[in-house]
This record gives sequence, structure tokens and C-alpha cells, in this order.
Amino acid sequence: MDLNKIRHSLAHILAHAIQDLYPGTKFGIGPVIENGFYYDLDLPKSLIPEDLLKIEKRMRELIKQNIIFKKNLISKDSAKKIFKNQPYKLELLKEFYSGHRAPDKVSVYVSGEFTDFCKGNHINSTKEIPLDAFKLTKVAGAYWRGSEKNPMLTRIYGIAFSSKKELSEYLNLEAEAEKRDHRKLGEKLDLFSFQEIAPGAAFWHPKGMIIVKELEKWWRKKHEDSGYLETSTPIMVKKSLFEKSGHWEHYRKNIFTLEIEGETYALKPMNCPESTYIYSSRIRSYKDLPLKFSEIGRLFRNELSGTISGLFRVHQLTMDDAHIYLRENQIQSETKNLLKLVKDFYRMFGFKPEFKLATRPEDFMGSISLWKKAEKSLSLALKQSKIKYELKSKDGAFYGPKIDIYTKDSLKRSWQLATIQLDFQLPERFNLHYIDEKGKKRRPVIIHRAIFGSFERFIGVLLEHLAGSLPFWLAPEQIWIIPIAKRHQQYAKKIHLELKNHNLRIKIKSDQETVSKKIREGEIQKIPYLLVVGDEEIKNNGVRIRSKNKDLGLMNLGNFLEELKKIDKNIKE
RNA sequence: GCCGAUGUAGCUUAGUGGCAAAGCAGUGGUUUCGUAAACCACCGACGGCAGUUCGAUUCUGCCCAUCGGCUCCA
Repeated sequence: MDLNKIRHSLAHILAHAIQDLYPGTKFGIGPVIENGFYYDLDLPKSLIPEDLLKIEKRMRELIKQNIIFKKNLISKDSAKKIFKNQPYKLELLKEFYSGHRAPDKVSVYVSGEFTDFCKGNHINSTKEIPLDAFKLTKVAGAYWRGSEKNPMLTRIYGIAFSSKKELSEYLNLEAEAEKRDHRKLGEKLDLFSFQEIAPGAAFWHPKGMIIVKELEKWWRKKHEDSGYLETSTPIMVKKSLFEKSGHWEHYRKNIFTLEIEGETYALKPMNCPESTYIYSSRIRSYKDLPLKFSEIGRLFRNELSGTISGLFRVHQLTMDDAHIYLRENQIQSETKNLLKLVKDFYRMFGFKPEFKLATRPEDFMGSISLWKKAEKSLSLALKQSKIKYELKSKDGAFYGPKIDIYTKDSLKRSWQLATIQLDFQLPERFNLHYIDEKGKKRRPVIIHRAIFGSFERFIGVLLEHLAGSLPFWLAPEQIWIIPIAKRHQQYAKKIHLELKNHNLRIKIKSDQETVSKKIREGEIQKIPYLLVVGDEEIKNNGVRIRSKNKDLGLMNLGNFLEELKKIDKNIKE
């Protein structure tokens, strides 16, 4: 059974059903995608989700008719006749014949009353399609041929598998994904929220802020160890800065501006141009290079309103940025250092990084020879680090090529987090230099890089990856002490005091509730350790430990601390 | 920004052209309990602005926000 053929054929059947139910529909394209298919349609009326059931029903009727799929090779003229009322198909046909090696015949697939311009492949008959293993999932808008200059069509998505079992497994996975949605976890765990008064900007609650602070702490340590010097630059700067850097030309629509005393200011959408001011605040020697300025910078990007989504896509983000000023001959070795740093970071969280090399885009700046040199340095660094990477051509930044690092969350969704970008343009534009061994002025190169990408997105991905169960060192509340009865409060306080001395985030759950209730709350709040104390524990001078749904039994407090020290080096002696 | 949908209490949901219902959470009390929800009471909401109407949370329009996509992502 060829699932792709089934999915592709279902797209045709979907179009067939639409043709029956909504005469006058103009058809776009209907390809196979991961897990299913879609068809783009210009419908005489707009659809509501309930219509999908009606369409599905019609599809099943058609499938039961054992419709045969037949490939025909026909002439351009007969194709024109067949699609005379189908402007999108005619456009595709025209394009098909405009190529250098236009064939004499065009291939169409006929299935019952429906004919589509299509090169295949398809099943022979609809009896090959299991009736209970597909489902129309959603209706959405999509621009014709993916360009916002074109009209918007209605896209119907469907999923299809080879059996009912696989379909329901997929639906279960989706339900699981929904439970892990970081927006829901953020609410449930009281980490952050979004408010109508500030769309696209997170409000960090005290517990969420602990995660941010712990990540920052760890990040600073790692960067100090690697020779980075932390800086901070203004959030609001005159827009002329970005005119000079070239960003205004490329991203003016996405830059927030404000007028002050007749001058236009911008909220910085990136840190780089300002970083160069610190660089050129004094004469730099070749001995200073590579010079690494790090900055945890608050950035503002006016993304299209429809693209804003939770912590993944925001108007206001916090980038763990750094700019490395170096000589051309240091690019490879420094890139290798960075690749190692990225690997170290991602190993810490259990993410598997995937590397993509993005090369010169259409609207690039600078000379092609420089670009080629830059691309070569990056690919060599990747190769020497023995990293497998994917080439994303024409996807670089306007100022230079980059290595983007993606990671998948536990549900196999891919997210771009880290990035390493080479820049030969900014040093030119800001006339940066250093003095070389011979006392001559030379131009440095800049590497822009972020490891988390943004704290917002990183925390969002991390929460989904771990379904909210953060590692001990990041957990906002690490330990709850649960006294069984009132008479155990005193002992709970004693334990609390002892553990508090070791830098632990700990609290006594002293509410007037049953133990069961407190355990339940602790589990829901993903507290790493719940310590139950009662008569038994007092008698043995210990605590009863529960962690991740498991009762680990009675333990002496000292032993418990030893266990904790094994998983978290921050614990004070 | 574009297409489509949604918006009722802190959260999850019910409901109506005529006093808006519940569970959880919160507050006060009772209970002091051994590993995922004790009991009683109380507090608390129709996204905003217009319009239609005797009367709008409900109908209409506009706006805002959110969700699913498209496009974009320095």
C-alpha cells in the first residue's frame, strides 16, 4: 500500500466532492503533505467547519463507487478545452509550456467525473482507499502560489493513513501535543501570561521569572568561562542608526518607531549596530581579537499581527546575543568554538540540534566574492566539527551567510533556536578597524550569534519538550514539605529551615487540606520532590520522599541532600 | 497584513431578546486526615464602542484580543 498515492488520490477525491457539492468552484492545487493532503479552492461561498463533515460524506460515497484513476496524455489544446473555466489550472498549463523543454503532451488524471492536471502518481481504483483512515481536519486561507500578491484561496486540509488504528494514533498524538502547549502550561503553572494591553509581549510571573533568572545565571557562567564580556546597549535609539546599518532598508515595516522632539527614534530590533559603538569607543589591537561582547538584549520587532503566537513569536523578545569581532583567519576556529558551545547547551536540555547552512539571498549586500569566502568558512567549520548539515540556499541574512540551529521538541516539531551569522557588512558600514602587527588599520569581521535564540522561544520549546516537568535546577519550586497533621507542623518547619540553608526553593504546604489533595496539587504543579512528614518520619528523624509519581520511601535528610547534590551543583554545602 | 473561527467569573464550561448556571480556584469556618480532589458558607463574569429594540450578554456593524492556517521571521 503506497500511502503517498492514497493521499494524493484523496486530494483528487476531495476536489471531486467539492465539484459535486459546490459547482462553480475554481481549483488550485492539491498536493500530498506530511500525514495527509490539501486542496486549494476558490469557492463560491465560504465554508464553515461543519461543511467538512458533509464533504467527507460525499468523499466516502465517491470512494465506494470504486472510481478508476486513469492517466491520459493529451495535447495542449485539449487541455485548454478541459480547463476552460479553470483560470488557476490554465495558469499552471501556460507555465508548463513556457519552459525550455516543453513536452508536446500534458498529463491529466481522470477519476470519474473529475479531471485534474497532474503528473501522478495515483492508485488504480478508490477501492484501495480505506474508508475509515482519513479525515478532513481544517479549513484555512492560503495565497495562490504562496504569494501575498495573489488572491487568497480556501485550503482544506486532510490527514490520511493506511488504517483506522494509525489515524487514531495520530489523533492521540495531537491531543497529547495540545496538553503540552506552552501557553496552557504557562497558565497552569503560573509562569507567564499575555494580556490584551500588550499583544505579543509576555508578562513574566514570579515563578516564570525564576526560570528566566536560572537560565541567565547558567548562561553567564558559561559565557564568562568562554571569555565573553557582557555589555548592555540602549533600547531606544535614533532611527538613523538603522539607516546606516542597512536594517531600515530591509525591515522598516517591522521596526517600532516613536517621535520625540521632531526626531524619529526606534525601539531596537537587534543589538548589533549598537555593539559596534562599544567596539569603536577605543582603538583595538589585533591582540584584542577575537573580542567577544555578549548582551542579553530586549528587542522589539513589529511582526505581522497574524503571526504572533505565545512565546514562540512575539513583539518583544529577549535575545542572548553576542558579537564577536575577529580577523578573517579566525573565522573557522571561532565558528568551531561556537558549534561546540551550541552542542554543550543543547545537550544540557536533551535537545538534539540540527544544523542548516543558509547562503546568499536575493537581496544581499556586499560583493559576491566576499559572500563566497564567508560561505566557505562556515561550511569548512561545520565539516571540521564533523557536523552533518542541510543546505538552505538563498536563506541567509542580507549581510551574510549563517548557520541556523534547529531542534525538535518531543512531538517532533522543529524550531529554530540558535543562530551563528557571519557579517562582513557591518564593519564596512560602521568603519570598524583594528591595528595589525605592522601597525596598519585592518577591517575586522563580526560573528553574530545567539544560543537560546530568545529566552521566550527557548522556554516555550523547553516547556513543551518536558511537558512542564523542568529539571531540578530550573524548577521554580523544587520541594514541598507536606505535614500530615497539625502536630507535624513544627517538624516541617525544622526540615524547612535545614533545607533552606542549602539554597533550595522550598515551601511548606500547610493548607488545611488532606494529604491526598496536597500530593495531587504537587504533581499537577510538577514539583520535583514532595516530602511527606508525619509521626513515622519524626520517629525516624527523616522524610518520606515522593518524586514524579513515585513514592521513594523514607530517607534520612542528609542522604536526601547528598542525592540532590548529585543532580544540582548549585546546592550550598 | 490576508482567509476562517472564537471571546460568559482567575481557570474550564452551561445558557438566554426580559433577575446569567455550575465545577475548580479564592475567602471565612468545620475537619487534622499517610500519597492524585474532605465538608459548609461566601465572593466573583457576558472583550470594547456604536446601532436596531420598550428592553441586547444574545441580533447587526465596526474595533480589540486570541486560535488555526497563509505570508513573513534581521
